[in-house]
Amino acid sequence: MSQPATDPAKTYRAEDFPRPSVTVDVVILTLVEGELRLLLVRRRNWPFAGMWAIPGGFINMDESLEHAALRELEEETGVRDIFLEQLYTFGDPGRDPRTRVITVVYYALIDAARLNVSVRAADDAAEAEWFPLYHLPDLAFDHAAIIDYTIQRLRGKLEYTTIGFQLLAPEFTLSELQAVYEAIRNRPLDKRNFRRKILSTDILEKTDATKMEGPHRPAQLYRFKADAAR
Amino acid sequence: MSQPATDPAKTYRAEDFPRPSVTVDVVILTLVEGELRLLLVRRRNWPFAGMWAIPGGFINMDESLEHAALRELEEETGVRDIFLEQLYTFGDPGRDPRTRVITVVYYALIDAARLNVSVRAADDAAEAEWFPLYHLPDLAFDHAAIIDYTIQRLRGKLEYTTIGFQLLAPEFTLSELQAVYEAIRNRPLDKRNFRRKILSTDILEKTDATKMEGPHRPAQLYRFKADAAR
DNA sequence: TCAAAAGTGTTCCGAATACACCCATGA
DNA sequence: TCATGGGTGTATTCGGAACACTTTTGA
Repeated sequence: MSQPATDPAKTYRAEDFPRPSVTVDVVILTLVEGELRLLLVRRRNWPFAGMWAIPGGFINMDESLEHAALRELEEETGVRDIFLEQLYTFGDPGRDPRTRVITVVYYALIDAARLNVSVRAADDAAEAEWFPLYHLPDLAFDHAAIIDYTIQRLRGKLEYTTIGFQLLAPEFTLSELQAVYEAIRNRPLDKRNFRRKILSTDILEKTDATKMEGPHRPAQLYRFKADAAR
Repeated sequence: MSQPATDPAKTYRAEDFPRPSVTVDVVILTLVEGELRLLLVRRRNWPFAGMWAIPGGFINMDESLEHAALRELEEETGVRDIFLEQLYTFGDPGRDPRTRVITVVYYALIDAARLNVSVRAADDAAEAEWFPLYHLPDLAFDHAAIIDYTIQRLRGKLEYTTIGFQLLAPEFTLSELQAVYEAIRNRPLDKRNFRRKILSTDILEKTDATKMEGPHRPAQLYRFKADAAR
């Protein structure tokens, strides 16, 4: 009604309107010992000083949202080429007591093996730590809700996409893959049924290698077929 | 790396960072004669003057994103209490040649019967028109991609939610409901299978009314059970 | 009586589930 | 030889897909 910007018939300039701050936050997940873990940073300043938060930062004016998220991700983990997908945009007034902040949230899945060497190598100024996803400390802002939403999204996408593979190395055993599914769904799966279902989709192929680890039969290693996304 | 905002250890103020413009755009869909239709407004100014675009506007500093979308929706359709859901946030630099504009896109589904009286009553300054979703004119900005994305989302959600009902009046026939599903999926469904499947979910109940329309057998009217969302 | 949409059942097939034992290895 | 995780098959149940005729109404 009285919002000038909503009437395309009028001449207006974007500069005439107040502009909120826009940040990108990233929910970064990995899988260690069959358990999903989430990277959090401890806040040093008001508001929520001392509390944990998901990493994030302001976007630059000349970069895409996804680029800002990738940049954030690399700063926190030291790793490039990580699976990343937009989750949701949170922008309630008051979610940040400082000023109006709209945050575009992404989530990232990363193979834990890629983290071992370089975690936090690029930036040791902030305290960062991996927490078990299902046992988190109190979180700043609306970050608890953001993480809940991420879990719901992950569970949904697990059913009809190959998103689960993003938590694994390029070659993996079927037991490792099953552990991914169990960690995301947070309940056990039947081994025979799981294998039959995965193999029937015809997206995996055996490598000529096996994985020997511990005093038991070696496991067949698989990889994605060439056409599968990675 | 050199992004100060990404380091929570440093003191910073949101005001120190450049702020993009943020808009909310709304993909507004309805169903008329078994066909999905989309509301577009014609642009009068540069850029894309004369082309059609989905309605949108700037957010106010003290309203939520959803509130901005509802406001926009009411301005365009004159109707309140419409189903609305966030779709995705588009923010590539260069998507708007004027300045950096990030748009949070929502989509809305509305029963066509609620539109008959009041369409455009609230605002006759801009030229607005309903187009068949599968036969659209050339669109401004990245709006064609936004609409494609909406269709994909709708098709996905149709399978595991009750989203389809949002295009219908509170009481409806099973044929009308089937028409919704067929329009979104853009292909026909078997009548017997459709009815069995819908009724087996146990979310509908018969009303004590029927709908008589045309020279044929009247149709049973159904409504949602009390616990179903609407 | 005709045209038009409403309403109704059965068969078939593939996917999901439940369930238990042998295999290969290192210690 | 034992402990450990890898690897395999069958029977049952459930849901999805294919398919055609009768019913009720207004014209």
